[in-house]
Order: sequence, then C-alpha cells, then structure tokens
Amino acid sequence: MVENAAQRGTGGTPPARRQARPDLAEMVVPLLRTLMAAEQPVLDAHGLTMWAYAVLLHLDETPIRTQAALAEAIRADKTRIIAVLDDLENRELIRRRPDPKDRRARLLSLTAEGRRLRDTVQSAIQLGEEELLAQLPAADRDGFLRGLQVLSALAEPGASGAGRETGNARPRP
Amino acid sequence: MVENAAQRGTGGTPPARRQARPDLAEMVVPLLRTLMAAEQPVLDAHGLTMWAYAVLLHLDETPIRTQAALAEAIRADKTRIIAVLDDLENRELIRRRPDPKDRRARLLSLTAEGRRLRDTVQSAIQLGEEELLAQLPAADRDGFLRGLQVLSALAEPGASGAGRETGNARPRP
DNA sequence: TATTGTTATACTCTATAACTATA
DNA sequence: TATAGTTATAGAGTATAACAATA
Repeated sequence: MVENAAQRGTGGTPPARRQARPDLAEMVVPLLRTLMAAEQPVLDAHGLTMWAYAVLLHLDETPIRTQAALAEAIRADKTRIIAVLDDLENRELIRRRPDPKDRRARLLSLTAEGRRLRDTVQSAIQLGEEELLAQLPAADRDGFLRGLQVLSALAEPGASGAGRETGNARPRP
Repeated sequence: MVENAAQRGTGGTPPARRQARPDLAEMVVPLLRTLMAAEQPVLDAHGLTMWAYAVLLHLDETPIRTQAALAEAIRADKTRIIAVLDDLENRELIRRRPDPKDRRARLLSLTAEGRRLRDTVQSAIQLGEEELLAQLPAADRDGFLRGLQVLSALAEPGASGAGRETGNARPRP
C-alpha cells in the first residue's frame, strides 16, 4: 500500500537512498535529550525536579481541585506526585488545603513565591531554547514552532476529536 | 537577549499572559508520546522492540565493527543491547561474527531479510507519521521537518555545536 | 596489562495494591 | 459503599560491577 520511498533498480544507479527523511521519533528523541540536558542545570540550581517544574507550570495555567486531576493533566501517576507536592508545600511554593466542601479533596494553588520561581526558571529555560532556535532560518523557526505546537496538542488529555478514554493517539482522517 | 514576555506591575493592566509559547520540552514530550504510541503496534506486529528497531535502522546506515560502537551510536548501554542482538541474530535479521583480525570484536551487519523487515516497518511507521504531518499547512510542515532535522543533529554523538550540516553526516571515530 | 563482550548485581523509576480518612 | 489521598510493595528498565576470552 505504501510505495516505498527507497526505490531500487532504476537503471544503473542504485544509491539505495533508504528514506527521504528519518523517522520523526528518531529526530525527536535526540532533540528531547538536548532540551532536557539544557534544562537540568537550571532546575538543579533551583532545587526542582522535572516533575516539580511540571507541577508549577500546570498549576499556574489552571487552578486544580484534586491531586488526581493534576496528576492526569501532567500525565503522571497520582502516587508519583505526592512526594513532589510534599516538597513544594514545605518550601511554600504551593498551597495544599482540604476543600471545605469535601474534605477528602485537596485544593492546590501556587503561592506568590511559587509563581515567582516558576517565572524565573521558565525564563532561564526559554532563554536557552532561544539559543537553539537561533540556529534555524527565521522561516523554518516559525514553521517549526507552529508545527510543534499543533502536533503536541494532539496528545493532550482532551485532544481534538478523540475521546479521552481510549488513550491511543490515532488521528482520524 | 530575551526580555521576559510576562511582564507585570505596569499600571495594573496585563492579564499575566505567562509566556509567548510553552517550553519546547513541554511540547516535544507529548509529541514523542504520540509518535511512540503510533509506532508501537507496528513494531509489535513484527516482534520488534524499539531498541531492536533502532539497531536495524542504524545497522543499515552504517556497518558497525563493534557492539560498543553500535551501542554508543544509538545511545544505549552496551550491556543493554546484547539481548537485542541475540534475538535479532537468532531470527537471522542480523549477522554477528568475530572479526578475523581481532576476535574480541564482533562484526555486525544486516541480512537481506533484516533489510527487508526494516523497510517494511519503516514504511508503515512513516505512513502513519504522514497522517500526522498532513494536519499542518505545507509551509509549516516543511519548516517543521527542516527545523527538526537540524535541531536533532545537535544531539548526535559527534555534534559540533554550530554546524548547519545536512542531516546524516556521521563523523568517523 | 588492556580491550571486547558477557553475565550478575544493584539501583532508579514507575505502577499496583493495601490502608486511612472522609463522604 | 465509594472516593481522595497516602503508604507499602512489587515490577520493569537501566546502569554498575565482576567475569571470561582475546590481544
């Protein structure tokens, strides 16, 4: 069904040029490695793990009413973020208090200091990222960012057109 | 320099629109999740793990003289790929024989069947990827692919910080 | 002695199951 | 009984260390 991009036997020149491009994952994985390597020193400098940073980022975006909802939003196991929340709470970067209307649930919110730390860290991270992006011509850079934004949204918990209960990320034609 | 996009305290106006864009890693991670979820069924159908597929891909690109070199090339631990190589060898998808000139080393190469399987799997994977990419406007799609190719090359084992070299140049040890 | 590959061990991360408290 | 959170346990994946063969 697929016509193989590596065409063979066309006359006397078989360069056997496998595929027109590498697999996307084959390119995305090294890129992610680069990004994480650049982030790590920044996070370390502020005593944040990647999960803690993800919590700060997401709490800022959306006030969250239960830990389970937060865990799902950042695609972590609910048991996994507990130690993270403990730490952030002890450092007074987040607040975690029982919901008065249902004391089983915990209302999660950023403190002012948490917000300030998030801003600082994110600015530093994005500053480093801009150095990477500066290696691209302006047109590619813009296309890259727009494309990345669109494609990444397909995997979000409430992705377009797909029910959230299936969990497979197969787009529909 | 990048000035912080989220500026506050200027006459009490701004809606605190955090950053102009999400962190790159925040977008790359979900994208990778989507890509892996799409790859998995294809790999499963052919009895390949992701590491096995990485081996097939890389052996095709570059004949390799030692397992350690292969491991480094795909950024795996050398002990981690041994079981993978055992399986691929048993299935006669790769050949692994002692180098006559130094019988400690193992010469690794693809068999014809290994090459055929790699082509089949890669075509199927890239077919799925094209469905994803089809969601982008043509200009963004091209910029995304070019940008991804350049940025991913920065993380390759022999990456020289700056170069704009074409995708697949691999420096020799 | 140094190097390649292999095996054995330990560690890290993550998920599953059991427990507490609220409802 | 059911749900939110927490704690305890077990599993997968990975890296580190010890070992055997060859140079």
